Amino acid sequence: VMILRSRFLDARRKRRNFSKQATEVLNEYFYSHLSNPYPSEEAKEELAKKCGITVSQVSNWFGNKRIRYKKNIGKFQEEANIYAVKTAVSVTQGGHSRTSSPTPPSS
Amino acid sequence: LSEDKESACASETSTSTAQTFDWMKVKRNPPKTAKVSELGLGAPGGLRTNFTTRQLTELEKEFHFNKYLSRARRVEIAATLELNETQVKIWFQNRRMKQKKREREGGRVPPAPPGCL
DNA sequence: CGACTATGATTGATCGGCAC
DNA sequence: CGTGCCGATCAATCATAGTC
Repeated sequence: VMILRSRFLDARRKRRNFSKQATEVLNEYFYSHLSNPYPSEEAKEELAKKCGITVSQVSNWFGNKRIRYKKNIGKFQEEANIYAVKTAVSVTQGGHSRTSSPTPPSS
Repeated sequence: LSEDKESACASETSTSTAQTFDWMKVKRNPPKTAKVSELGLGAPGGLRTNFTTRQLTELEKEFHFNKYLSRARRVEIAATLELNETQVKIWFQNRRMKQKKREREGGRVPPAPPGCL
């Protein structure tokens, strides 16, 4: 009953955190679509490309983010303020607003 | 036409604090692996049953034999592994999706773990 | 160096939609 | 009208990476 833990350490063993930049991109999308953080398959592919990760990883990221966010909204308020505020996309539409430069956290 | 409105409850102090959209309220029904009314059974209710290695092994074996199960086969396996037909059915469905996902992305990265780094 | 937290992945099971 | 499947997601958990 306990030694079942083995599971041969599946594959999830060696996990690598995504690059800070990838996380930036994902968070930006998440918070700018907070009203409906469910990227379409196409959006996922685009995000995956931008982040240099797979579509599945993008799905995992959003899945985890959504669940963890609603589990404790307060804990993410800070982050929300940081990333949100820019493209406040409501829902309904896939416009492209490229008006601002979205990535220069570096000084 | 009609614009969808994600219900946005109001209760924020003032600033641009995000509201509570309905996706945050989504709650799934608790897993009822056994049955809803527990007909006198200490069966696990509302728990994510953990399959044993034996069950997974058998399931996996059967999967390689057939990607899809026939009703008869399902009953058989369910009985053998002491699982509900539904659980066996669901396992196969999840397994199929899993495989599809692997194919879809399992492009490269095959072997190459031996003397890596 | 150990305790605790953040995070990516896995997976049994649910939800809505669709075909039979 | 019921049932199985698909595709996406949920929700709990595992195991590890990172922080203090």
